[in-house]
Amino acid sequence: MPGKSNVKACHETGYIVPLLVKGVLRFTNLVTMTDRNPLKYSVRLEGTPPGKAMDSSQITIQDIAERASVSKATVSRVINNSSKVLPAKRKAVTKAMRELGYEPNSVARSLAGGKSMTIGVLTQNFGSPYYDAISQGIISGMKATGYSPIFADGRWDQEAGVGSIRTLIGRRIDGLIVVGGEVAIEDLNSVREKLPTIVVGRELVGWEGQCMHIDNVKGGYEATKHLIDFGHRRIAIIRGIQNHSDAIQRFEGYLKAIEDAGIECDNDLIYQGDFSAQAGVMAVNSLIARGVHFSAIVAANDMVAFGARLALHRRGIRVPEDASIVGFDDQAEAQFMTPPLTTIHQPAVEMGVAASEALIKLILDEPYELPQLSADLRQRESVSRKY
Amino acid sequence: MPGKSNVKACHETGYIVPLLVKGVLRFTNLVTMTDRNPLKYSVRLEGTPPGKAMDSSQITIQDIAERASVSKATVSRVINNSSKVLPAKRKAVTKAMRELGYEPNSVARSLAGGKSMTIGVLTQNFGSPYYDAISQGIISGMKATGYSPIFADGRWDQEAGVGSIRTLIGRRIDGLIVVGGEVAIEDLNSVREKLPTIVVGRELVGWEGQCMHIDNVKGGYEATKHLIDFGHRRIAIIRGIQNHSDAIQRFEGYLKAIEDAGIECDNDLIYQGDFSAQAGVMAVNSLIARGVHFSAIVAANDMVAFGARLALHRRGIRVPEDASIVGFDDQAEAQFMTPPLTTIHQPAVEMGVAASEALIKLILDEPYELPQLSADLRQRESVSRKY
DNA sequence: ACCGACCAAGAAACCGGTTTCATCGGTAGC
DNA sequence: GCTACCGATGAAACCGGTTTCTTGGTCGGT
Repeated sequence: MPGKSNVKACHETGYIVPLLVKGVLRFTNLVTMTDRNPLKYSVRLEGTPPGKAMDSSQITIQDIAERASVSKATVSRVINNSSKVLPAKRKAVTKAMRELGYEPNSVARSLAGGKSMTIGVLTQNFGSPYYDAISQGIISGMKATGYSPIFADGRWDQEAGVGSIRTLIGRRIDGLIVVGGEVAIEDLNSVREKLPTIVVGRELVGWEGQCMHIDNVKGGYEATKHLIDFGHRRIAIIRGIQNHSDAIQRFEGYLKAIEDAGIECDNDLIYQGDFSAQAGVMAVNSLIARGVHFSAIVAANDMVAFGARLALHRRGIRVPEDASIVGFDDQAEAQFMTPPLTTIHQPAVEMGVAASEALIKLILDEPYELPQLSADLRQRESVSRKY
Repeated sequence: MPGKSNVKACHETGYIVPLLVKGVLRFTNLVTMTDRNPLKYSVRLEGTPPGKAMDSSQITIQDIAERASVSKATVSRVINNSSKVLPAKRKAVTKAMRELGYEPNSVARSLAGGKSMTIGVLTQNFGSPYYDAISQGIISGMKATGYSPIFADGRWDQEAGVGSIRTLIGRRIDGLIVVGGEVAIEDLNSVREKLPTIVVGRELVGWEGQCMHIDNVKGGYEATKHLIDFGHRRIAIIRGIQNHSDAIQRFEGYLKAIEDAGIECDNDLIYQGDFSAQAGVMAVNSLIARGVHFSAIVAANDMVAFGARLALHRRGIRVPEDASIVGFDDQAEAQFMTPPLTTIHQPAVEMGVAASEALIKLILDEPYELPQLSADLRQRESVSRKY
């Protein structure tokens, strides 16, 4: 332990000398290292402008304790404000921490304290605007709370998802946010028993209060209803990923709206796609190739709407004059489509924020409630009246 | 310590009894808990179907050691394959781990081993398609490497960025990826000294080999050159965020291309915007309000291009017949703009992947090299020939 | 002035791993 | 047949904190 002995050896010199602390060369004023010396020389760490010390990597609570002539326990108490400490000692500790640029080792802290201040986020869809927005919300909701999000990718695979959760648990996360995904409900149920968990963007039966999602059936209904209200009767729908619950529910909403309006459901108008723009293109091409007559399209999401809109453009079919489109999600680009896309707005960022806030309260055992966020129609210019 | 004493107390009973281990009620066969008992009853954890044990939360290496009648050290050696272990013992350990559904506590592991298997990602721009794509790349590049990304948001604020880095260091990250951002180079330099660091989407002098970025000057140049090649002379440019280096460099490229073509630079054609679609709208409005004549637009990025395209549409100016547009980034929506947007493609996802792969090699002290990714023009349909 | 209550603070145990070091049994070499 | 060596293994130290338990000192009450 070269650092320690070095400190001791030079202890009473009182001169500024190069000092080897924990293998790092620092220039410091040893006077301030003397135990009870009240002088207030400020110490500058090597290469570090004052107030920005960042090479705290190696300084431990033990170093602080020695420098402030107190025990580790007392330093810990000061840091966590966990019990009363005499003002004088507190001051000494604070000073020592400042001077050494101490940054607590949160790994050690996690191990000892049992809480990691880390929240696992299981996501499947990095790259999709909607899920990205949720993630963004989660990150910003966690800002300045002391918690950090750690991401794992379940890549739309049930096994991988479970594996990722196990890894996250191994990392001793304090809570888990599951964003969408395929992980089986039984697995999630068993996770929930031992870990505060919130699910976003997916509806799980029995999870009321821990499930941040919007009513996709209602969304699908409103999208369709809007077109019906504008006089459309031949409304095509481009469905999302086959077994994706959002896709299924939106389609349900579509069916219900059609039915409520007394329109007969025509299978020719239904295209099984996914959530990609390419699906939108292919859907329109297919519709036209099959000679299906339609005056409006309900798209599984905005990306699909973009694709559909382009395909229509290619055929010289004007939007909204010749064909109307309604999207779903209201991603950032939607209002800058030409024409701006009428779509179902999902408050994705807010959902993420709400989820992380709720989760933290759940962890802290505080009362919380998930806001009742809902999807609503943003009427823009991609729908026209049909007479 | 109810669990331990309970185990001790019942140690020689040899019957299946409910057992309180570490506060969790399990039904298990105590025979197998006896130190040298060779019986092979399989144990099923409460409520957990075999093969999917997920309540590993509380099982420690000590439990495995006892069950396999070996020492903690041996278990550790088996787990890490760090030194030779007799096949028989290895088997016993493996079996015990499987039966108990053991998942190592990576917090403890980090503390003891000095490596956290965690990589910090400092990002500023969650919500921007370009930076999201980079993050996505980082996440997928880290998949199955054993490393997990932990995100911190520097929210475009230098101080916050430094603070976030400190926090990340406190979490004992093994490496750091800085995505864009405003953090001062001096700070990054000092971070780099003690932590493997890679910067993505930003050029830093002196960081050759640790800096994953594309040549924005060249990108700006090519965008402009393309328009010039197509006969345009009055080329407007919508600049990005004032002090953003990407924005500055793209603008430089524009100037250079203009100059190389012998076109005089007209300040009226330069609009100081940011990277938002709204800026695109405002730029076009301003250009037209000021009566500035132009036949083409170079946009700071695709979002700006979308905005500009919409504003032109509103004025009845056709794209590309009346005005051409070139974007920058090639975000997913670009090829579904109407018309599909000609833009400078940035391999954002690949950049993220490359960055995380390089970082991991850097951590492992393996040789690595960052691929020389470059931005290239994707010619689509938003530019037409000007005669 | 004496005694009990109380409080601040230090010593030590603990969190769950990894790693060093010492030991022990076995084998090879002479 | 005895010793030197080797390799597997366990005991114990360690990582850097938190928390419990204990102690020594102060304060108030009688």
